[in-house]
Amino acid sequence: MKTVDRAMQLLKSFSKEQPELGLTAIAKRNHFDKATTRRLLQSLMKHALIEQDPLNRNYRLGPGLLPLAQLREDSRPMKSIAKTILASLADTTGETAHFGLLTGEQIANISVVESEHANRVTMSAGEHFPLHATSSGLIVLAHSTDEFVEHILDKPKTLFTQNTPTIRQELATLLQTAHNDGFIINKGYYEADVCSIAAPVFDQSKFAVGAISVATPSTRFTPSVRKLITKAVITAAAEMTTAIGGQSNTYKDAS
Amino acid sequence: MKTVDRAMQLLKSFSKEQPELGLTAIAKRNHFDKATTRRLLQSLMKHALIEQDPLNRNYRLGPGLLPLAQLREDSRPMKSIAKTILASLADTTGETAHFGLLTGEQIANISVVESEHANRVTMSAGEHFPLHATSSGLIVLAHSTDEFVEHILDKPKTLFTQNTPTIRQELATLLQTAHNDGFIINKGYYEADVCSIAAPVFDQSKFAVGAISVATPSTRFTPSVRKLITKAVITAAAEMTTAIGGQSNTYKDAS
DNA sequence: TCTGATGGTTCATTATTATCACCACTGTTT
DNA sequence: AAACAGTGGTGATAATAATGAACCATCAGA
Repeated sequence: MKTVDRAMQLLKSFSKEQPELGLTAIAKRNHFDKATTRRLLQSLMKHALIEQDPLNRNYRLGPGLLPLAQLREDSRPMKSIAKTILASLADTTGETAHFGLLTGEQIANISVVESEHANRVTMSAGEHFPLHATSSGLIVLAHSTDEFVEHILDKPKTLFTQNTPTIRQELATLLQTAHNDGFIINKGYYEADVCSIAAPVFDQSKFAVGAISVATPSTRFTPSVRKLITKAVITAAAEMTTAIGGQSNTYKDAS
Repeated sequence: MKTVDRAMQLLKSFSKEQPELGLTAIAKRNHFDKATTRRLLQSLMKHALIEQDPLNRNYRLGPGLLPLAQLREDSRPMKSIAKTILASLADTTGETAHFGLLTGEQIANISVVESEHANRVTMSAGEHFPLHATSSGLIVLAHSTDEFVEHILDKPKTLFTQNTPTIRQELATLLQTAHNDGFIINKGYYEADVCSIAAPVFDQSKFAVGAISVATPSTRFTPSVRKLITKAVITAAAEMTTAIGGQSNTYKDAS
C-alpha cells in the first residue's frame, strides 16, 4: 500500500524543531511531487491528522491525533507505565532515563525522566532518533527480524560523530554482541559527549518493540557508574516488558 | 486520495468498548474487502499506527500514535489548556464539562472534567459522538461551511432517543438559531435523561473546530441552572478560542 | 469427518494516483 | 516598474497501484 506509506511518511515529517512546514518543503523532504504531497495532505486534513494554518498556509500535525492516542493509551497504557519505571530508574542512576519505541525506521521517544544534575542529557518526548547511532536503536535492531536488520544495514548511514558506527561489518558485530548481552553501550555515537546504555523491551512477539535507556554526559561515565546503570537498565527494561504483557526473549536460544 | 481515506477510516474503527477487532470484523464494519482491509492494516502496522496481537491476531491502535500526538500537543497545546478551562467550568456549574473536536464527521472527546455529584454524566476522553445528536456536534455544524452541513444533512440519521432530531428541516432550523445564539441546548437528543449546552471553539479560520459543553442529568436541568450553565459555557468556549490562538466568529455578520 | 467460522494469499482486471506544465500571487532585485 | 524567484495551488493524461473473487490453511464445534 504505497499510498498509505507515503501518507504516514508525511506525518513523520514534523519534529519539535520544525512543527510546521510549507508545502514545497514537505514535498522536497520526502521527494514527492508537490501535487501529490498536496493531495495527501488534503486527505489527512479531512481527518484532522494534519492541520493547515490559515494565515501562513503552513501544515502541521492535527488535533485528530489526540483522541486516537488517548484510545490507545486507555486500552494499552504504555506512556504512563513507562513514566513510573523511568522515574525510579532515573532516581537510582541519577541520570536521564527514557523509553523509546520502534516506529518505522526510527526510535520514537515516548517518555523521559531527566537527571537531577545541572549537567545532564536532555531530550523530549516525541523526538525521533536514528537506529544505528543510539543505544536504544541498536538494542532494538539486535532483537529484530533478520530481514529488517538487513534492510536497515543496506541503507547509507549518517555519521553523527567520529564514533558513529557506519560500516556494515562493524554494525553487524555490534548487534551480535548486543543480542547476546541483552544490552548495549553507546559511546558518543550520536553526540560526541554523551554515553548511554539501553536494554530491549518486548511485547508478546519475540522481537523488541522498544528500549529503555539511560544517558549520561561522558565525563560522568566511569566504570562503576557503567556497572550500576547497566544493571538498573536491564532490570527496568524487564519490568517494562512484563508490565505491558510482553514476553522477554531468553538470550540462550540463538534464533 | 481514496486509499488514504480508507486507511484513516480504519483507524477510527476502534473505540473504548472495542479496542481490538478481528480482520473480518473490521472489513465488515467499513464495507471493505477482506484483502483490502488486510493490506491497509499491514501498511499501518509498518508505521506502528496499528498493532496486531500475536496471540489472537486481533488488530488494535498502535503505539506509534503516541509520539505523534505528543508532538502535536507540544507545538499546539490543546488538551492541557482544555483541562484547566474545563476544571473551572465544572467547578462553577457543578456539572460534567468536556471539550470535543470535529474529527471527520464526528466529535472526538478530547478531555473531560466530571461533576462532583454522585449522579452525574460520565464520558471519557477518546470517545466519539455523532454530530446531529449532541450539543457539541450541532453547535460545530452551526458554524461550519454550507457544503459540510449539506453533506451531513444528506446522510441518514440515527434516532438515539424519542427526541433526536432527524428530519432535515428540523435540523436546519436548529442550526440556524444555534448559529445566531452562539450556543445550543440538547434536551435528551442522545441519551434520554441527559441535557447539555455547548458553545463553539474556533481556530484561526472562521469555522468551528470544536466545542465546549456541559452535560447534566435532566432532573437537575432547571431554568436557573440552564441560565448559569449557558453563560459559563459561552465564556469558557471564548476563553478556549483565544487560548488556542483562534478568532471568534462575531455573530452579527450573517455569513 | 464434515461444516462454518476464522486469518491470510494470489493474480487478472480495473480504477486510482503521479506527473508535468501551468496559473495566481507575493516579495525581492534589478 | 519590470523581471525574477520564490511561494501555494490546479488539471488532464500517462503510468502505476489497488481491487476483489476465488483460493488455502487452520481451528472449533457438531
